[in-house]
Formats: sequence, structure tokens, C-alpha cells
Amino acid sequence: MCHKLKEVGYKLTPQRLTILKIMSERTDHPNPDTIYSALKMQLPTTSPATVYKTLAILKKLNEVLEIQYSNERNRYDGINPLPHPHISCIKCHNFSDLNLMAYENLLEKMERQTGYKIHSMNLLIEGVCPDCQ
Amino acid sequence: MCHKLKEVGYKLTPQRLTILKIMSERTDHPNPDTIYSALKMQLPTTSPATVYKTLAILKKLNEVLEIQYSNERNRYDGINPLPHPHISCIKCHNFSDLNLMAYENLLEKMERQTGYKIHSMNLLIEGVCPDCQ
DNA sequence: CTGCATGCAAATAGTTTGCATGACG
DNA sequence: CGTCATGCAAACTATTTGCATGCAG
Repeated sequence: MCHKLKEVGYKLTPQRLTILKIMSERTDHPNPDTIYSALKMQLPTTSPATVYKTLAILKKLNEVLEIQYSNERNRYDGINPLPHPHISCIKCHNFSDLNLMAYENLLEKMERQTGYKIHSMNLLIEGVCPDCQ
Repeated sequence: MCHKLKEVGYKLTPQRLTILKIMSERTDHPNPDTIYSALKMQLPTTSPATVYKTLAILKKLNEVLEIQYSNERNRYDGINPLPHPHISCIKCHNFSDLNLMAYENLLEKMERQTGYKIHSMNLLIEGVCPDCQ
């Protein structure tokens, strides 16, 4: 991530480095506010604007995946920035990746079926997880 | 729709009837603002609040499907209120249903694979439609 | 030392809420 | 005629923007 930022000409500030670290470590798909809280722990004078600006950059560089989540705020995945399916529990709000073997095939199949040149396929499943049932 | 509303005890006001009409006729998955504009044509003194309140009711009664659409505002499908996949063109912003034959099978398969009791599966594909290529 | 990044505050946009008036049943 | 719905305005929330100051390169 650092390399990519530098390469494209962005400065490596402490704020950005910290956000990169957070995004590359967390597996829980944090939203901007969660990221801001984590960032503030280490840099108390930071602002939400910095988080939003940095996420925008990372998103543009495809270093982070933005995930729509019901009517809640967006979540971000900095570990696997390629579009992939997610599953979320409506009770405990657990939010995790979903390994769907047929996913890649599906994409090609869809292109053939629709004639579209597909840029992204977003699949979000919501339900009640085994523990909450 | 009317029947369902009455049944559950909601009053059939001109505003609601007009919104129901709009939602049952439009195939373009309008957002709240589009619905409000269409409503205002027939009832000029109406307000956005009424649209939001009515959509909330219809959504709760499963008479309308709410669709997440990238970072744009939600869209609503009053014709087929059951969750189903959508495909959208990032150039002309066409937004349409997608007939995906394997969809129902996929749901059962997912329940078996994940152990979740699935409430909804939202699939949104974005790309460039044949006309825009 | 030059320009981009930060952080604050203000602005914006979408949606929700409170409440007085009005209309459905 | 009682109750619920409406419509306005204000509140609210999340995000974006403008701008003066500060720091990376």
C-alpha cells in the first residue's frame, strides 16, 4: 500500500501510515467512524475528514474495497480489495467474507448472458448466523 | 397493495393511493426523489416526508423492495417486491432486473454452506451495457 | 522551500422527527 | 367524531468542501 501511494505521488504522512496499518490489519470490515476511532487512539488531534479523504484515495487506487451494507454506513475491506461476496448477521451484526466457489464462473456467465462488460459484482447476504439461531 | 394496506389498518389517503399507483406502474426502480416528483405532479402540496413515510410502510409490508445502489440513493421496486438481482450501467445509468436462473438454487446452496438462515440475498452488478460499449 | 495534507468549521445532502392542522373511516 | 396522516420546518446524520496552518519530500 505504502509503495503504491508513493508511486502515484501521494505523501506518506503519519495519518496515512496509521490508516494503512489499521486497514491492513483489521478483518472486521470497519466503517469510517470505527476507523476514525482507531486512528484517534494514536493521533488524538486527527479529524474525520482525513479518514474520508484517505479512504477515497485508497478506493481509487483499488487498495481498499468499499462495501454497501444495508442502510448502514459503508464498510471497508483493506485486506482483500477485490470485489467478493459478504455475509452478515442481522442479530449480532457479524460481518464476514463468504467463500463462494461459483463466484468467478458466475461473472463470465453473466457477461455472456447480459452482453454487459462487467466492472463489479456485489453480493451481500443477510440472515441469522448459526450462533444466533 | 391497497388491500394489504387496508387489511393492516392503514388509511387509504389520496397521497398513498397515488404513490401506490406510481410504484405499481414504474419499471425504472425510482428513488425517493423521483417518486416525490411524480407525486407532486398530481398533488402539488405534498412533501418528501410523505414519500419516505409511505415507502417505509410499503417496505415493512414487503410490498416494495428497497435496493442499495452504489453510493447513490436507494431505489425502490414496487413491481417485484421479492429480492432479485439487478444490473446497472455505469454510463447511461440504466437500471434493470436481471434474470438469473441459478438464483434460487444459489440461496439453498448458501444456507447449506454457511449455516445461516438467510433473509435476503442482494446481488448488484455494475458494468457497461451493450449500447454504451 | 514549495506544494500537498491536515484539521477545523461550515456547508451540503438525504432522511427523520415533532407538531399543529386536516381528512379518512 | 376520534384517530391517524399530512405537510411544513427543524433536527439530525453522514459526508464533503474551503481555507489557513503545518509538514513531507
